Amino acid sequence: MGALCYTKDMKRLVIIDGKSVFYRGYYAMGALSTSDGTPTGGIYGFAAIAMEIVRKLDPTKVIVAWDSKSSTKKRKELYADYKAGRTKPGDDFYAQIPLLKELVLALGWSFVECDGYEADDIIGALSLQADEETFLARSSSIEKASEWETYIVSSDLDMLQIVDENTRMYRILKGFSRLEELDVPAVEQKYGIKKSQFLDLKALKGDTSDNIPGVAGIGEKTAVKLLGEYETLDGVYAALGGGQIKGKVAEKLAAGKQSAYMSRELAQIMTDAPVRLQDYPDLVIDKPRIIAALEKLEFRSLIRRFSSLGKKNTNDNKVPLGETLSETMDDDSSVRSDDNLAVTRVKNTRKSNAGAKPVPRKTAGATSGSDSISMQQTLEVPSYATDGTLISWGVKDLMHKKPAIADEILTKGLKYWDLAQGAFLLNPLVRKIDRVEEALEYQRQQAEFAEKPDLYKILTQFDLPLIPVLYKMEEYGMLVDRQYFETLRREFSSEVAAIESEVWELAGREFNINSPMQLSEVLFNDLSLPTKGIKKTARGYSTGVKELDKLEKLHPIIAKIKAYREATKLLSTYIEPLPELADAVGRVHTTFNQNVTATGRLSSTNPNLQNIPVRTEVGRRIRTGFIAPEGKVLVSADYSQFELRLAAVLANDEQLIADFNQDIDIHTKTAAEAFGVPMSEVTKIQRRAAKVINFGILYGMSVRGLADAAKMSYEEAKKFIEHYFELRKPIKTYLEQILTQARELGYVETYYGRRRPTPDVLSSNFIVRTGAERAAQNMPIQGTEADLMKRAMQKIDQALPEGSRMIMQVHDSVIVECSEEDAKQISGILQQEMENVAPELAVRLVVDVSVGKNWGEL
DNA sequence: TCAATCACG
DNA sequence: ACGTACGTGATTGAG
Repeated sequence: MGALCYTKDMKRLVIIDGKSVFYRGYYAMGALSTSDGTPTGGIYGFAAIAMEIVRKLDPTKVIVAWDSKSSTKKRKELYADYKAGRTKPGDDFYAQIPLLKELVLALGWSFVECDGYEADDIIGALSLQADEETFLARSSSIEKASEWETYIVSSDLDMLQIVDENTRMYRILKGFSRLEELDVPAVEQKYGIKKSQFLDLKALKGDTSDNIPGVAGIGEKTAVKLLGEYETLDGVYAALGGGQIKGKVAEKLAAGKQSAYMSRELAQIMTDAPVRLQDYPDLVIDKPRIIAALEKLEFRSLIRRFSSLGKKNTNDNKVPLGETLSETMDDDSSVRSDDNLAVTRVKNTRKSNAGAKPVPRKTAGATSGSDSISMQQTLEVPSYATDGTLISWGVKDLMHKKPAIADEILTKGLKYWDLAQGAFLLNPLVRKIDRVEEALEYQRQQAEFAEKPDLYKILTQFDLPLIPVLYKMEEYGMLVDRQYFETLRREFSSEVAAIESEVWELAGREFNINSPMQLSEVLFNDLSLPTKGIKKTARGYSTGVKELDKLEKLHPIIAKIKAYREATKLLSTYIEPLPELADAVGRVHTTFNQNVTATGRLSSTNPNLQNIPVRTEVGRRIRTGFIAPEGKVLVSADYSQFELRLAAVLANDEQLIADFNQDIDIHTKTAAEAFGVPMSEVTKIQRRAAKVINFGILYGMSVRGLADAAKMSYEEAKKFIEHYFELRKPIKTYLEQILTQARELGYVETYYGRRRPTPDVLSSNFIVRTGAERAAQNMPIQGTEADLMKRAMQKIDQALPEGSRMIMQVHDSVIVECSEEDAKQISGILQQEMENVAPELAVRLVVDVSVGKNWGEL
C-alpha cells in the first residue's frame, strides 16, 4: 500500500445522502409492502440503488449519512420533489426508517447521524477527510495513508460543490431509473462555468429548493455570463464598482449585493462535522446476513440479483447476444445491468470527433480550469448480435461519440439496430424510454416486431436508414453569420431598452413587462382596462397576444407591449444564443430527434432550427443570418400543400385529387364552392376562410376553432362547416371512419402503417376525449407526411453529388448547401426525388425550389 | 419544476 | 355541455 503504485490501490468511498435516496425510492416504488403489510417501497428503491452501487463501484467503504432531527441549519426545508408538489410523506414513510437502518447494517455499511448537522455537512466532512488522506498518501510515504476515490450518491445538486478530481457524484434521476455520473468536466459542462465558480454561481442565481435567495432578477444565464466575464463574485462586484456593468443587470446587482454574499455563505457546505472517516469500518460482505435481510423484506428479485453478483464477465468487444456485457472497460467489478438501473455517465461534451471531414462539432464549454486530472474513462461498448448487427440505444449518439463506428456505418455498411427507435415505434406515446439490458431488449423487440410486420417495415425502411442521414446533417451543421447577429443584437437591445422606457412611461411605473403577472396588474389595475372578455389563467388575466389584440384600440401601451414581446423573444431565443452555439468556424449543429413526436415527425433541439421565424418581417431578419459559405449557396425545396394532398389521398376524395392534379388553386376552388360564386369572383376574405377550413381538416376541426381562426361568428362557422362537408363527403366519411378505428382498434395509423395508440378516445372526460379525437384524426395525415419526408431524405442523400450536403429539414422542406455552379443541378435533383417519392399515391406532389445566399432569401 | 408565451410546420 | 384547432422546443417568471 505504498505511494508508488497508487492508481491500482485506490480505495473507493461511497457516501450516500440517505434521506434523499430513500425519499426518491419511496415515491418511485409506490406502495410496496411485505405480505404482513409492512411498507417497504422506500427501502426497495434504496436497496436497488445499493445493489447497483456495489456492483458498479466495488466500494471499500460505504457510509449512509442521515439528517439529524435537530440540525441547526434551516436552509433546507424539504427536498426538491416534495416542494414540487408531491403529497406529504405519510406515516409509512417514517415507519420504514428503522427497517432501512437494519438493512444498511446488514449490508456492512455504516449509518451516520450527527446531532446538529445535516447529511450535507457529514458528507462534506467525510469527503474532505478522504481528500486529505489522499493528499497525504501522495505527498509523503506514510504507510497508513490511502488514496480515496469518493462517490457521493444523492438527488440533490447542491452536492456538486464538493465534486473535485477525487470526488464525483452520482445523481439519481427522475423516476429512479438511472444514475447520472457527474465529475468535474461534467459539472463544468452542465453549468457552463468552471467548477471553482460553482458557489459564486449559486450566490448570484440562488436556489429556491434550498432557500438561497441569490440576486433578485439574476437567473442562470445572466449569472453564467457574468462569471464568464469577471471570474468570481468579487470580480463581478469589482466590475460593478468600476462601472463596467450597465443597465438593468447593474441595478439588480447593486440591490442584491448583500443577498449575494449571504447566499454564498448559505450555500457553502460545512466540513466541520465531528465525524471521522477512520471510525467507520471497511465493507465486508456477509452474504448470508444480506440474504437474510432481503428475505425479511421479501425482496426476492433483489436476492436473485445479489446472488449473481461476483460472477465475472468478459469484456470482449463483441459479445454474442444472451451473454452479458460490461459497460466499463476499467471497472473490475462485475457489471451486469440486468434491469433498468444502469449507471450511465453524463455526456460531458460532444467531443469534436478527431479530424472528421467537414467541421468538428462544437466542444461545448471549452473548460480548461483543471486538467491534469487522470480521468477514469468510461467507454461505451456497444453490443453486437450474433450476426454482427450493432445494437445500441441511440445509434446516432453513438456515432457522434465514436467516429470509428460512424465510419463503419457510413462507409462499410455495418448493420445496426436502434433499441430506442424500436421501443419508441412500438409505443410512441412514451416519449422517453429508459434503457434496459440490451440483449434482452433486443430479443424482446425482435419478438414483438415479428408479430407486427407493418411496424417492422416502418422501422427498417423509414426510421433506421434515416439515422446516418441525420447524423451527417448534424455533423455538418449550418453556417451562421456571427457578425450579422452581433449587429442584430445591438440593434435589438437598444430597441428593447427604448420600448421598455416608453411602456414604463405610459404605465406610470417601472415593472417587468415579461412577467404576465406584473403586466396584468398594470393593465387591469393601474390602467383599469376592461377585463370583460379577457381569458383568465390560473394566476389572473391572460396577457397573451390574442387578449392584447382585443385591448389594442383602448390604449397606446398595448402596441408597445407587443413590440417589446416580439423583440425580447427574438433576442433571447435566437439572436443571443445562436452565435454562442456556433462552433469554431461558425456552424451550428442541431440534434434531430426521431423518437419524440407521436406522429413520426422529427424534432430539432439544441438549438431548435425548425422554428426559426419566418412570418413577420422582423422575424425573417433572423433567417438572413443563416448563410452559405463563400462560393456556395443554399437550395431549398418545399412541398406545396403536402398535408392537404395527403388528406385527399387518405380520404380517397377523387374530386379533390383531380383538382390537385390539374393544378387548381385549392383554396379558391373551395371558396367558390362553399360560397356559391364563380372562381373568378372569390374575394380575398372568402379565400382566407376557405384556407382556414382546409387547414382545419388537418387538425380535427371544431366549430369554435374555425370561428376564432376565420374571425366569423359561431353560427356562420357552423353553417360553413356543414356546407363544406356536403361538398366533401369523402373527407367527412374518412374522418368518421378514423374515429371508429381509433375506438375499436385502439390506434390509428399512417398510409404506411406507423401507429399511434389512441386510448383517450374512450375517455368519459369531454376535454380529454375530444382532444384525443382531434389528435387521432390528424395523425395519419401528419404521420404520412413524416414517413414520406423520411423516404425523400434518404433518396436525396443518395442522389446528391460530392460537394453538396443536405443540412436542414423542416417537416415539409429541406435545405441543401452546394456550390454556386451546382445549384441548378441540385435544384433538379431535389425536385425530382421529392415529387416522385411516392408513385403509389394517386395525387401529384408538387415541390417548389429556390436558391439563395442565405435562408432569408429562400 | 410548472405555466405562460410564442417561434415553426 | 364544452371552450381546443394538430405536432413540436426555448425562454421566462414564479412558487
